Amino acid sequence: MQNQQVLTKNQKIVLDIIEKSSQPLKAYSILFDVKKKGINAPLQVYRALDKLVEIGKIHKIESRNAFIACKNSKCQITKATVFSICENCEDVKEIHDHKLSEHLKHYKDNKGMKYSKYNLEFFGLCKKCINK
Amino acid sequence: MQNQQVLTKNQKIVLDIIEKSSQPLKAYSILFDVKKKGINAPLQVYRALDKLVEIGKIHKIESRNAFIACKNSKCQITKATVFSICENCEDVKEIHDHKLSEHLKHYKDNKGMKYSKYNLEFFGLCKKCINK
DNA sequence: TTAATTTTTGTTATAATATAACACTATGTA
DNA sequence: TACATAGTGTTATATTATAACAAAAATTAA
Ligand SMILES: [Zn+2]
Ligand SMILES: [Zn+2]
Ligand SMILES: [Zn+2]
Ligand SMILES: [Zn+2]
Repeated sequence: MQNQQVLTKNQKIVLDIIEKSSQPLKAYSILFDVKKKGINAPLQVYRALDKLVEIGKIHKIESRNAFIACKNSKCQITKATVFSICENCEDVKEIHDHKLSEHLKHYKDNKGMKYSKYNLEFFGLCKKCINK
Repeated sequence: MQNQQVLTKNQKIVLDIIEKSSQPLKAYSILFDVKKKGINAPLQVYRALDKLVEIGKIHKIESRNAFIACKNSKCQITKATVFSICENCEDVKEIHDHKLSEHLKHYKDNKGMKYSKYNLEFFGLCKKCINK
């Protein structure tokens, strides 16, 4: 039921904007874009974002305070994410690497703690930026 | 040279506060604490934090906007971090797992991007919080 | 040493990100 | 219907972080 959620008007509007962008969007830039659709206040955007993150339709890039759509239905279950971020051009991509995901999903530390979620952000230079 | 940096007065004051805490501190809580030592403005704290992160003395917990001291000299080289975060009591610990670090350090995706840095945050419940 | 350069500082102001509180409305369920 | 739950709209405010600028301190290069 969590995954086949019926979205509300505001949630749809916000998701739509994010899905149209290949790159992460910031909350206030989303707010600016949706003002013509009747969403006026930050809180309306943040509430929609919270819900969309919760149901796995979008992810938050923590180091950038920005939100990107998820194209992989599996993320909606795991809430475990891996991103690649170019430190020069800020290009962000979600990495779907089954082997890496499995490895992290089953990771146990020596403190008796078991993990249900993780967020991994890789930083470097993308192909374009390496070749200047 | 990067690692044996001589710290300035403000950097020392801020580092000192962070090292005395076992848990991550937020910038404005640090500011509150250092006011008696003559640091008056947010920017003075943020500048010290930036430098301390840069030289690897502290790490930023991105999902919490908070800063924690690093006890592992190796981090000062790699700038690659792994944290464990309890979602109930907010207890944060740095994970030093050589095998995991090596695995991530050498990770290559299929987009021709190679990574120099990463930040991994695991979320779950700590031992105490599992047993309520 | 002296002058040039870089880094750090102190300060004020402001930008950017995010939440509290409250009254109201829609939706689901018994 | 009545009750519970979730979402809305709004105003105000809290929290996190940076811009801009002038002055002081530390480094470097003649
Ligand atoms: Zn995803
Ligand atoms: Zn790039
Ligand atoms: Zn460390
Ligand atoms: Zn705990």
